Amino acid sequence: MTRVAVERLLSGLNEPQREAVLHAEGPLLVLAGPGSGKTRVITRRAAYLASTVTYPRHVLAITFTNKAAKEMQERVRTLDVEPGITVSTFHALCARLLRQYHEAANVPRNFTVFDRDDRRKLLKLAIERCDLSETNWTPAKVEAVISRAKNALQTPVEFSAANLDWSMRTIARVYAAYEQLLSEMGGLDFDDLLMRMALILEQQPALRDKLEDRFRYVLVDEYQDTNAAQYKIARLLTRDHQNLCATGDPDQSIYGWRGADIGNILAFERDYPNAKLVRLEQNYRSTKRILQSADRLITGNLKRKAKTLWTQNEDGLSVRVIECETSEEEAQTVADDIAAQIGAGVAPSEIAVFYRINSLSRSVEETLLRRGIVYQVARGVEFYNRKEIKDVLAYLRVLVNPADEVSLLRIINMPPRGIGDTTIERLESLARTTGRRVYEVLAGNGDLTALGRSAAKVHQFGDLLGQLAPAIHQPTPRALEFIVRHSGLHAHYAAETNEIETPLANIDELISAATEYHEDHPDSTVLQWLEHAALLSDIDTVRGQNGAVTLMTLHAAKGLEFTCVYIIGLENGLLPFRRPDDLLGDEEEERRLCFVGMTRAKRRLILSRAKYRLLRGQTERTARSPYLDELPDDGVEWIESKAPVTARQKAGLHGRLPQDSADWEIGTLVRHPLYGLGQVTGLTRGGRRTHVHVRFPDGSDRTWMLEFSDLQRVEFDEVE
DNA sequence: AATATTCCCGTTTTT
DNA sequence: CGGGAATATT
Repeated sequence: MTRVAVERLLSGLNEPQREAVLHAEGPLLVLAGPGSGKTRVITRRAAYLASTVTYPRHVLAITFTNKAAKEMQERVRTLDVEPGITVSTFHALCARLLRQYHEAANVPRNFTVFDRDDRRKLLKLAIERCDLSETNWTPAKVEAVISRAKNALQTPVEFSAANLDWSMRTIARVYAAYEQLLSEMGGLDFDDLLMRMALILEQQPALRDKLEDRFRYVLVDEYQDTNAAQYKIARLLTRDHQNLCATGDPDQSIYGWRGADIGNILAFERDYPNAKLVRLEQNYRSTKRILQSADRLITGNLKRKAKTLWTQNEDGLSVRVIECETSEEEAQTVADDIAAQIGAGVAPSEIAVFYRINSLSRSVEETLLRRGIVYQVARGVEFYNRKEIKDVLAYLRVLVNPADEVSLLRIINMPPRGIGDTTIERLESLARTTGRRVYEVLAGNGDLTALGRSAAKVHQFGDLLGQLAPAIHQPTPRALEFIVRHSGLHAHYAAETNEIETPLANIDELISAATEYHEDHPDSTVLQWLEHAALLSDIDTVRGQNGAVTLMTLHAAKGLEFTCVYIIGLENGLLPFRRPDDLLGDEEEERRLCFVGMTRAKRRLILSRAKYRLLRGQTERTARSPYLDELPDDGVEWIESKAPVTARQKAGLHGRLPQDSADWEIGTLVRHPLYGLGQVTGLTRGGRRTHVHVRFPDGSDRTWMLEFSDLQRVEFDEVE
C-alpha cells in the first residue's frame, strides 16, 4: 500500500486514534469511551493490517454481534482492501471452526446448534432421567448453574469435584445426563461452542499452532464483556505472536450475569506486561450536557478506573427527567415528544426508546401505533420463536441431523398425522429395547408391529422424511420451499382461515430471509444457514434504514447511537433491576447499563419514570430510581408531568373506554382517529380477545384488538 | 387423538 | 398479564 493510501486510512483521526490504527505488532489495549470513534479505529486498523502489514486472511476481528460483524466487513471493503479478513462473533467463529475441525474436536460433522428452547427440553429430560422432580429442580435454575459451569470451562466431573454441597452435586448429575443427551442428539448448545473451542485449543497443540498461524492479528471488540471461555480462546489464539488487540470500555460491561468478567479487561496489562495502552476519551457523539450527566452518573461506581470524558461539541439541550403519574401517561408523553421531534424534522430512524425489560415495550408500542408512528422492536428472536417458523426449521434440522430428537418429536405429528402421545411412547420404547435411535427405527424397514394400528402412519412418516431428504442439498431457499410444500405444512397452515396471525406469511418471510442470506453467501449450505439462524440475536434483526423509530432493551443498545434517546422506567427495582425475591443484583452493573443507554444519545436525552406502573396486570406504586438523584444539578431539567384527566382515564380499564364486541359485525362502518373512515371486514373472537379487521378506502387492511382500539362506530346517517 | 378450556406460575438482560 | 401445562370435552 502506498503512503498516500495509508494517509487516507488515517485521515480525520486524532492522535490516539492514529496510534491505535498503526500499532501492528504486540498486544494493544484500546480503552475507548462512548462515542470516541472506536468503530472507526478498529475498522481502519483492520484495513491497515490487511493491506499493509500482512494478508487479509491473517486478520481476525471478533465483534459482539453478527450485525456489527457484517457492518465491519462492509466498511473494510469500502476502504479498498482485498477481501479475505475474518469478521465474526465468538460463537459463529467457534461454530465454523468446530465444524471444520470436527474430528479433532470430537463432534459430529453435522452437529446442530441447540437454542434455548431445545436446551430447556433436554434439561427436562435430563432431570427426569435423574429421577428428580421438576418442581424442586426447575429447569431454569439448573440451566443457569450449568451454563455458568460451562462458561467457567468445567466439565460435569470437574464441576462435581469443585462443589461439595449436595444440591450442587445433584445438579452435577443433571449436567452429566444433559451432556449425554446432547451428545446422543448431535447437538451443541451456545456455551458448548465456546467451551469446546477453548478446550481443543488447550489440548491440541498442533491445531492451536495451525490456527495461531492462520490468525496472526486478532482483534477482540467489547473485551469487557468476554467470559472465561472467550478469554481463554483469545489468549490461546495469540499465545506466541501476542498480536492481540483488545478494545472496550470497563464502564460498559453489562453482561456479568452471563458470565462476562470485567476483570479480563482490567487485568489486560497484567496479562500482557508489554502491552501498549491507548485511551480514546474525546467524545464526538453527544452534547456536553448529555456527556456530563452520564459521566456524573458513572462516577457513582466505586470499583472503577477513573477516566476523563470530554467533548468539543456544543452544550446542547438540558437532559430531561420526566416524572409521570402512570405508565400509560409515560408512554403517551414519550410518544408526544417523538411526534414533535419527527414534526421538527428528525428522522424516525434517529429516534430510540430504551427500557430495562422487554415487557415495557408494550405500552410505548401501543401509543406509537395509535399515532401512526412507524416503529420497529429489536426482538427479532421472537420471529424465530413463532410456532410455524420453529416447525419449518425443525424439518430442516431433522433432515440435516436425524439424531436431533427434539426436532424429530416436534414434527412427527406436525402437521397432524395421527401419531399421538401413546404411539410416540411406544416408538421410543421400541427404539430403546432394540438399541437404536428413533430415526433409525423410522428409516429402517424393520418391524413396526409393536406400534399397533399406528404402525402404518409411522411408516408413512418415515417415507416422507426419505422423500424430503434430498432437498437439503439444494440452495437453502429452494430447500425451504420444497419442504414447506411437501411436508404438508403448507396445506396445514393454508387451511387455517380467518386468523389474524398468518403463519404462511411468516413462512414466506423466512424464505425471504434465507434468500437474502443466500445472496450474500452463494455457496452456503442448509447447515450453515441453520447455524446462522440459531446464532442470530435480537439486535441482528433490526432493519436499520427505513423510517422507523427503534425500541429496544438497554442491553441491545450497546454500540449504537441516536439523535434522540428516551429511557423509560427509571424506577427503583426496575432500573436498577432487582428481582422480587432476591436482594442481590449487581448495582454497579445496572448503573453501567444506564450509562450505556444515556451515552447513546447525540442531542436529546429524556429519562422518564411513572409513579404508578402497570406491570404483569397490576398497578403498583413505584419509587424513583436512585440514579436520577445522582444526576448533576446543572444541565438537567426536571419535569413533573401534569396529568390530564381524560374521559378514558375516568373510564378506568387501562384508560380506555370499554368496547362491547356485540356492537360489531362485518360491514360496520367505523372511524379511526388516524386512518379515518373504514369498514369492518372481519372479526376474530379468541378466548378473551376480539380482533377487528378493517379495510380503509386506500385499500389498506388493518387489525386491532377491539378493547385497545380507538375505533368508533359510525352510523350510516352520519356519513353523508 | 385432537382440540378447547382452564389454571397456575413466574416474574431480566442474550449468544 | 401472558404463556405453557394440565385437564376437559368431542
